Amino acid sequence: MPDLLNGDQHELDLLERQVLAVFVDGVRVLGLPRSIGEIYGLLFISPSALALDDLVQRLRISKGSASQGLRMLKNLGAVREANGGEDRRTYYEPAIELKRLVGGFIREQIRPHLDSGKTKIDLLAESARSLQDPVRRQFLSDRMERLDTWMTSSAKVLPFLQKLLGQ
Amino acid sequence: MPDLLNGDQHELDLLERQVLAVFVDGVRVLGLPRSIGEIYGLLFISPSALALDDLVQRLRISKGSASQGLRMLKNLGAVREANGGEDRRTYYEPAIELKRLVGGFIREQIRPHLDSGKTKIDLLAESARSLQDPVRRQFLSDRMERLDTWMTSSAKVLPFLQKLLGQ
DNA sequence: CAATGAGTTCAATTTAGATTGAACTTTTCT
DNA sequence: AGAAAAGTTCAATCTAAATTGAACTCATTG
Repeated sequence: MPDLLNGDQHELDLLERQVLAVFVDGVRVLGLPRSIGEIYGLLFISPSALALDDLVQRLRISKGSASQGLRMLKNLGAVREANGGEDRRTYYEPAIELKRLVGGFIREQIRPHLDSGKTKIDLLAESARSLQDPVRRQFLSDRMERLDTWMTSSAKVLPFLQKLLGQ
Repeated sequence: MPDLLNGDQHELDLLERQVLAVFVDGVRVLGLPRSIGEIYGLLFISPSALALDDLVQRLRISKGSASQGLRMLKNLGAVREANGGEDRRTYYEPAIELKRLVGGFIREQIRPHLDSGKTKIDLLAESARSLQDPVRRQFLSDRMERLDTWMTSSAKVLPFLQKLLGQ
């Protein structure tokens, strides 16, 4: 049954391409690849859940890209498997609550960097404390402490961020 | 007068390279090029202000890179010209208050994207409202409104962010 | 005013990382 | 079991963005 009015299986129309462009822009700001923006964007404007193959056909990206993109989006909590697909394919739908999206991004992309950064800085502060030259030791120790303060402040702010964005 | 103890004109030592690596990591998370991290990082661990040529020599980057990097850092408010250099070169020192750094980043990198995004979405919402198919029209209009809500929430959160990070 | 030095610009090059696609594994169906 | 279809993996390729460097402008100095 060819459905001429519902765009689902067809090429993207102008409006759809423009919406996707906004998502591509958006994810680039977050340091994520364009395919992530395209995949999430297409799910966002699709009235029904889509399977990997739909993404490949409509976005004209490779299976590999679609597979990796979906995995990342799942990890971010930005996409979930829809329950009750007819055939044996897996269908995906987007999470559209900002709170959830921000939460996933913080958990996957920000926290890990903050944590590993803090660890490294603690080690560097230790090294700084054992420098010979007292002037240099004092100066670098001060700077390392400031770095530490940055990290701590940033970490403290994240829960507030999530709370404020929770509608 | 060759100063053997103060590292200023010499190669970076291990500790210095490790600190720079932390900054390079940090700016990559923010979507900024590595040279930005190196330049800011070196200024951050230097007890005195540095000129463009110091950056070129100690980081072994090109004049072009140093020049462009300094311009971006100035625009971000992350670096300022030190007053009272002896010779005719311009010396730079880092801004080390987190508040100022975050403020500059929001102003230069986040706000512009939010603003242009909001404009685009308003136009797309308009297009959606004039779609023929009433089901598609309703669905896409809902989605565009949600996008709009995301943008608005994000914009509202920024001032709080700055306030919370202002120590 | 020619020469020197600081800093900028941008076309050409390099590089990091995103994407591809062929080979593979897993699952389902007859 | 064998075939077909869904999805994954990763080395090879491609591309967007960062970096280079030569030519330039502008300011200073003997």
